Amino acid sequence: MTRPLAKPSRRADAQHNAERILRAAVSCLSRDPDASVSEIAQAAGVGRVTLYGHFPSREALVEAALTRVLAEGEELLAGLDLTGDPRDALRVLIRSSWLLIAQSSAVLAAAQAFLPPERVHELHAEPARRVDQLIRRGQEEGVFRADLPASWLTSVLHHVMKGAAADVATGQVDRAEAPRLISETVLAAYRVDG
Amino acid sequence: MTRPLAKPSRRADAQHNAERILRAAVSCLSRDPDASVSEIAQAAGVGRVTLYGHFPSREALVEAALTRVLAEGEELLAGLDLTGDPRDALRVLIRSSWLLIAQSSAVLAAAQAFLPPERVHELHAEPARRVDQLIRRGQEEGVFRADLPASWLTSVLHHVMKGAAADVATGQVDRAEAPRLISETVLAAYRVDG
DNA sequence: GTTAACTCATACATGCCTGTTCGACTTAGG
DNA sequence: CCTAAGTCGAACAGGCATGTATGAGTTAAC
Repeated sequence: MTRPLAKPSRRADAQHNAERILRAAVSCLSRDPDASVSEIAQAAGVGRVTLYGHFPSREALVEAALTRVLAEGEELLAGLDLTGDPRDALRVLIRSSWLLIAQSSAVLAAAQAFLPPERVHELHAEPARRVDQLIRRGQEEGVFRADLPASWLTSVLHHVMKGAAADVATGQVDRAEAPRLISETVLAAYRVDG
Repeated sequence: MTRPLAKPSRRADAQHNAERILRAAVSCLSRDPDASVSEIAQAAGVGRVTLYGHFPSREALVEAALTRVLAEGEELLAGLDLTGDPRDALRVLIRSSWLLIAQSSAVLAAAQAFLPPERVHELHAEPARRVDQLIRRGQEEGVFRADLPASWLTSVLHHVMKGAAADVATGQVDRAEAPRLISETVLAAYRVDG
């Protein structure tokens, strides 16, 4: 908050490598929450020792990866206009960020193995709030069903997105079709009236 | 098929311990697919060496646990009357076996780490077929939407059940309410008409 | 061009998990 | 009651992952 750049004096290639490591960590951890440091280093095209030069431990790396992917998500969500019809807003949200949210959830699962719950909550509270508020607004405006708790509707959205990501990974679902499948499914599940 | 009892001459307590181990394996593996042999043995109230006396390796144990939970699922599904209105049949299916199916999926995930894909398919083909056929019949009869592929609808059902199981584990959802949440959500998602 | 920063391979200590062996103990079953 | 089947703890070997140290080679930056 106070200082945007932690270490202004660092060689360009070092900064660049740190970026590649974080990107590789997000990618590997979203496929396997137990991915080893060696795997991540290899995926980043970097030696294992170099990785430890940037992050003191595996836990620190996972937390940094989580912070990064959540920050990306927050930035993306903040740039969206979610003020119109909640159904349209949800479609926009899904189309633009389903993959990022699914990845975030996976990395978050990896971090939950060692991170204290309050730290986890503090990290993903901001982006989660945006989704949650959209769903609650939809309920208040009467376009999303209110006979099920908002927390469950949120949970369903997350699980369907994660499921779609898993199906894309196994080849059961085409990546380009995923947003449509998710939107059609979730919006139908959210619709009012029995 | 030919012989219901593999080893008719075994001491009663040994057979009993094998049962407890399998039960513990299903329980532990559905919480953590990477659960260690020590954890499972401890959960079964048995020494680790005793466990190895019943199952030659961790992989064999996981496969046995998977076979068992899938057999339970198959038996349960076979005892259900799924011939009426597909919507009612799906409600019955969810109410009676959502937890078992969620556990099966989790154990299956643990087994997929080392089991060849054809073996996996061969193991859970039977119970999966029952669910899949119910969904396809619903589509053919026009009560389930057909604008999304049946494989996706099946996938959604599984992911929502697994998600509910996860939410129950974290305390976000009351176990007794889970079947209702799942049914209401999935049936709404399956409904025809835009 | 010189230097400090950075990278990397190798190697090592440590710890956890798997799978096995051994010997002593307990108990089911005739 | 006797015996074989079963259980158990301790201890060992092998493998894989984490984290650290070293030293030589590369490269960014001034």
